[in-house]
Amino acid sequence: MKIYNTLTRRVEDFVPNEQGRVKMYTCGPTVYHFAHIGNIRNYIGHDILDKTLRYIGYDVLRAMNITDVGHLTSDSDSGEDKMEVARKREHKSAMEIAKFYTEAFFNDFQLVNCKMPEVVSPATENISEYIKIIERLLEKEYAYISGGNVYFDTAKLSDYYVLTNHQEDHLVVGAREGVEEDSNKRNQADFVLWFTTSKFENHELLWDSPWGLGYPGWHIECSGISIKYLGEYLDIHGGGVDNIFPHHTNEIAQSEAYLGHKWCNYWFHNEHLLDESGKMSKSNGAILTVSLLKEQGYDPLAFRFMCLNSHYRKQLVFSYDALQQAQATLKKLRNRISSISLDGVIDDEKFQFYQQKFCEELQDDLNTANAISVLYEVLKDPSCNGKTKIKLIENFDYVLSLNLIQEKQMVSNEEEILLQIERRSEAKKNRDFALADQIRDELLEKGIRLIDTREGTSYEIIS
RNA sequence: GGGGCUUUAGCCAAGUGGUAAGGCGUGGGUCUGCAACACCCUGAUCACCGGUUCAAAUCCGGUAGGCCCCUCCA
Repeated sequence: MKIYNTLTRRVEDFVPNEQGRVKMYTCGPTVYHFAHIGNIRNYIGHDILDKTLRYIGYDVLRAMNITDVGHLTSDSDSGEDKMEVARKREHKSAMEIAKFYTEAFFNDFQLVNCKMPEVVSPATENISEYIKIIERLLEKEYAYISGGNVYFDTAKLSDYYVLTNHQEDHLVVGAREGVEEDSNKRNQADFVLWFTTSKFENHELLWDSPWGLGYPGWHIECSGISIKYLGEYLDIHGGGVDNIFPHHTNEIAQSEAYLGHKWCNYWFHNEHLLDESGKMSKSNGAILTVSLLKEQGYDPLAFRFMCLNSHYRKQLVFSYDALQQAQATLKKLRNRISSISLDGVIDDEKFQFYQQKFCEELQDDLNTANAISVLYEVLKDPSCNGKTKIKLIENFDYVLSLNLIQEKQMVSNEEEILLQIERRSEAKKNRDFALADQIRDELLEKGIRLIDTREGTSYEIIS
């Protein structure tokens, strides 16, 4: 399998630490607000990676965090914790906020058929792990205490900017508006490992620590959770491209300083979903979620399909037009699949031929768009029988997860429908088209669409 | 100021040196009482300029546009 590695900026052969086994970590959601469809695109990318690895035979152990504390509006000491902001906004407790948005997140996550990672762990449940790591970093003098907080000392590393081409003196402090420099830091790039209450009031979530009552910095949670559940050697760590710096850069710094050896070999990053105005953002007013799309009458899997038709490392511009198109395509695809008759016996040779082709596309840095083309090739192949086609589609859908094979929807009043169809056929025979059309319209209102074919009339249920 | 990505038909999009996959849509047609469905047919020389090469969408240089990161972010 070939995969792009941000660490080397190249597409590389994937070789796990342990043969046949992959340990993978996904940076999970912040739960101070809803996850928008751009966030979800990232998880779809991870889902495809996870499933592809399994599909080609790896035993995958995957972990994901839930950021329910420590994510500040700014990484400097002056930033407010986002959970605290939400708490004030919604007049709820921090844990209520976290619970509400975590549930909302997983609801959307599953609406687009993302598989749950083996381990999902909230930041607040692993505090002792962070403390253990921070204590060790202090012992090893990779960390220092200043102004009541514990900071990581980036000057102790020979190569802090491993993930980027950044050069220290070219970085602009406050390139973004509203960024303040923290005067407690020794170096510009240093980051907080543990905050104490010294500069904060009213922070609801506080834990006892050797440095006083406080709470963890943002970056430490991912290192802590990953090392706790996946061990000292990680194969793949991923997230959105915006995490490359500083989040993942800092994770590498603290994890490797703590462990004393290389931590993770492959860094997997998804490009952003944009809208007409640019990058989607949680802090940017209206949040478009998968649930909202569903309420608007779209199939959440049409959104997944739209993402898979593109490449995870390419920016994708979201538009309702594109979504509609994806939905129409997916519907046609499903219709086509449902009309395949189950004739013949499984043709092993054909099966293996197409399965391998499909596999090759996925193994080429997750080329899902081409993998979908293989699906069309299967559908169009006149020398491939129905049973084999269905088996292949089932097989592909393990990774694609588009519910390509739709179960025949059952209706309670089937007899009634068949009776109406019979009545309409009679009317047509008598050239009473007004009555025939009336019956058709009545059924349509009930969500039943008639399909006239040469063999007779059948129906489909439209939602 | 620094770093990086990107530009292929109306739209989504594949393609990384040998004369442009696939899908949606459009238009035409078959079928049909009509409609829907289905099926068939239908389109681009790859932002622009220059270079390397027998050969470039694919490599190199430049120009223009879009986007992202540089301590909130997936």
